[in-house]
This record gives sequence, C-alpha cells and structure tokens, in this order.
Amino acid sequence: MQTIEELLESKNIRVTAMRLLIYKFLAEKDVAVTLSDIENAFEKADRTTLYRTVKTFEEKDIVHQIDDGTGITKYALCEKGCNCEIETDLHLHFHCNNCKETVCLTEHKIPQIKVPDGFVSENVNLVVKGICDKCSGQ
Amino acid sequence: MQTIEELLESKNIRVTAMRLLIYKFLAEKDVAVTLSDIENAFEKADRTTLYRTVKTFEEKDIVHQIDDGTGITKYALCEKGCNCEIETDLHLHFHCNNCKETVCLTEHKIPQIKVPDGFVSENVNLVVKGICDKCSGQ
DNA sequence: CAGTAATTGCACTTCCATTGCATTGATAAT
DNA sequence: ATTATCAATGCAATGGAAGTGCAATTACTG
Ligand SMILES: [Mn+2]
Ligand SMILES: [Mn+2]
Ligand SMILES: [Zn+2]
Ligand SMILES: [Zn+2]
Repeated sequence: MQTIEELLESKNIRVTAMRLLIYKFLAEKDVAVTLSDIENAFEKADRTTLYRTVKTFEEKDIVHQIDDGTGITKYALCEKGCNCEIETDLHLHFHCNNCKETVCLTEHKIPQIKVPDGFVSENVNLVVKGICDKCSGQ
Repeated sequence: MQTIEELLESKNIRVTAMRLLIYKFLAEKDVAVTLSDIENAFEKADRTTLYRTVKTFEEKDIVHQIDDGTGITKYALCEKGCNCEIETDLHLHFHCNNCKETVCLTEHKIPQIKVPDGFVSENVNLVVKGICDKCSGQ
C-alpha cells in the first residue's frame, strides 16, 4: 500500500502541504466535486492554487474531469489502476436530479456505441440522470 | 405539411419576423449551433432577443439544447414527432474533434443503460467524440 | 548558505449565460 | 378608430466560472 506522498512522487508531482490536503479531501468524498466545493473546504487557500492543483492532478491522471451537464466542471479521483493515460474514462457517471450530486459508477463501463459509417468514435461521454440511491430511499 | 407559422401557433408562440428568421436559420443548418453562431447570422438583432427566442423555442419543444462538452451550449431543431415533452432527447450527439462541429444522430437512439440497484435512470446524455464523416474523408 | 526552479497568492481578464428595465410593437376591448 | 393591455425587443448591466500574468514565496540542489 503506497502513501499519498509516494503516489505523488511516482507521478513526478512535488509533495506540498496543499496538494496533500486536496488529495485527502478528494479521497474522502464519494461524490465528484466542483472547484467551489474545494474552495469552501479550504477558505484560507487561494482559488487559483486550488484550480492549478486540480489541473496538475488531472494532467498526471490522478483525477478526471466530469461534465455532467450542469455546466460546472466536476472532478473525482481516478480509481486505482485506471487507464486515463490511454483512453478517457470508460466508466459512466450518474447525476442525481434531486440532491444534484454526481457520482462515478466505476463498475459500470460504457457500452460500445455504434456510430454511422464515416464517423470515427474516439471517446464517449455518458451521463445518466435520475435519482440516486440515497435519494430513492434505498 | 404545416407552415412555420402554423407550427409556432400550434405551440402557442406568437409569430414574429425574428422568430421566423431564426427558425429558418436553424432549419437550414445540419449542425447544432451556438448562440454566437446565430448572433453572427443576424448582426442587426440584439443578442438578448436571440437568446430569448431560442429559450422560448426550447421551452416549447421546438429546439433542444446540447451539451457536447465544449462548455458552450448548442441548439438544434427537434425532429418532427420527437417526444421532448415526455422524455429528453433519446438520440445521441456526435462532436467532431477536427472541425469542432456537433451533429444530432437522430437515427441512433441511446441504448438502455444499466445502473446499480437503488439508482433510477430518468434520462441519459450521450456524446460521442471523434472524427465526423466530412472530416474522415468519406 | 546561496542559487535555481517550482509553487502559491493576488489582481485581472475573458467568455458565456442571464436579468432588469425601458421602449416598441402587436392584440383585444371599448 | 382609440385606447388599454400584454408580449416582444433592445440596451445596459450583472454574475459565475475558467483562465492568465506576474510578483512573492517556498522548496529543492549543489
Ligand atoms: Mn468518474
Ligand atoms: Mn440532437
Ligand atoms: Zn440524490
Ligand atoms: Zn468534422
């Protein structure tokens, strides 16, 4: 089991207090978060730093970005052993119309989507909207 | 075959010159358009008017909104006989990474997506990205 | 203990979406 | 036809999120 420090180093990211804090914050959330969410959690830190930290994580395939259709970019930690480097995010995302939270359904891979002749599919963004398990009352 | 005027009236939208023009503009495009696209096509008109016209069309299920992940909202006419009122947009959308255009693949319906127990799927947004037929050279 | 490079904070910018309000225009009632 | 009423339009302004330039700070290297 590698520590967060080791993980960051393995991706050539310098370990800083800020980065450790943000990583831990993301790790303990089970939903995707917006930059504002992070901002609210670290009021003392500057928004730009949080922004750039997340971007760094994204570039190094530690987090992935989620566009759930709300117009606000969300972020979530990549699962261990994901292949973000190779292809984008194969799992699907669920956005709850009730609590407005977005979760990664990492076990649910995106099915093969057929496109018409002449079209070449490179990647797919799939967001299911509805009522999440917490809101459906089981 | 009903005229545009008749269509608008059937949806309880007052017929105005602006609305007819914008409808025709959308009708002759085979790709989804941004508000800026419309703005460029009607330089004399105010941006707000164009915005509100499109929003009106959207409310009345004449156009549907597309979030293709570019961060800019796009719009396209609903197909005749679509069921926007009942459920959202069952067809998939394709965004070309080369020409940056987004098209409705109205013939390609979104497959049934399985979600975990406790989750209720209400609708699905599916955007495929890649190379479109025009850009793939056939 | 320098010297260097990366990180952080602050200020500012850009872009798109959205709203308030005054004006214009169309429709309906008298 | 005239007026009252309500919707549509135009203009100005706002808000929110993403992104950038630069200076100050902090961490690493020799
Ligand atoms: Mn995810
Ligand atoms: Mn469409
Ligand atoms: Zn929920
Ligand atoms: Zn193309």
